[in-house]
Amino acid sequence: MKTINLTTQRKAVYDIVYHAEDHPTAADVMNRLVERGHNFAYGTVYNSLRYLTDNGLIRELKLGEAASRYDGKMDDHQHIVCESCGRVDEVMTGAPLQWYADVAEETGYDVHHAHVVFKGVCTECKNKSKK
Amino acid sequence: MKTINLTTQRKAVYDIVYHAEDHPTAADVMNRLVERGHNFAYGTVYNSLRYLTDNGLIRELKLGEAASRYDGKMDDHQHIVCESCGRVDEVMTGAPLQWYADVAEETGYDVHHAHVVFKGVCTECKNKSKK
DNA sequence: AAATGGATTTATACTTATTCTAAAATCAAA
DNA sequence: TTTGATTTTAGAATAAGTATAAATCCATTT
Repeated sequence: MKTINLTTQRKAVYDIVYHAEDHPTAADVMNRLVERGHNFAYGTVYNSLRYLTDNGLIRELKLGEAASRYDGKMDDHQHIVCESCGRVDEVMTGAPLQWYADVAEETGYDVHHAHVVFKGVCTECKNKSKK
Repeated sequence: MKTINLTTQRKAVYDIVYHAEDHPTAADVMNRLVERGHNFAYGTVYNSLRYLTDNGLIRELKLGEAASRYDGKMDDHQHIVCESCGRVDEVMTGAPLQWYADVAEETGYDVHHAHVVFKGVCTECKNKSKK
């Protein structure tokens, strides 16, 4: 059976992603590591993020920006991006199962999952623009 | 009123995206231009793709791969990517409106739209693996 | 037709995010 | 405690896309 080898570096990267309030990019993770006195190579941070992703400890988010973000929350959920300030929040309300069935019928695919990114305007930005 | 200025280069790029059977990347578009005897600068192709996107003539797709793809089909639809062979197909079945309402309630956002990428296995690949 | 000015294209340099590579360090087992 | 595998490191390399400045194009005015 395959065991998970959490080296010092991987553990430190995992801690940051797991305890993050936001959804940090690789560069964010790097900065936070430095803040905590670590000084790992860039390659190590990328390797660790991939290792953790491959082993199901964190998730990689591709939200249509240039850089991937990482998420330590592993239960099934989607994300919403504010078009005004860029913040990313979680969406727990799942898509109706019937929709997957409909898509499978339409396309002939075995539909495994849907990666959904909502776009909109967050409460704060709504208030700001209302002035 | 703003008019659309279709130069030779932009027209050639548009023709390729509009008539493509697939969803070409910028590099694909470049190659097809060369095949047709054009020899535009890379920057021009990127500029043209952006110009056409900004003016609502084509759509830019960010499907989680490194490179953006482009789509000349402008009616509202989503995409499904085969995890086995990478082909991209269109999905016309829309997400249920109630879901948007639920997400708006959950997050407090004004939800403008959802960008959905389905992942699954296409008919061909299913048959192949069945042997 | 020549001059003007704005938009566009070109060639090339640069940026950003990420991966690759080869050497060095670390670790685990025999 | 040598061997072998894995991991880390530093830095080079890559891919996709953007920025820049000069050259070109094009429509309009003189």
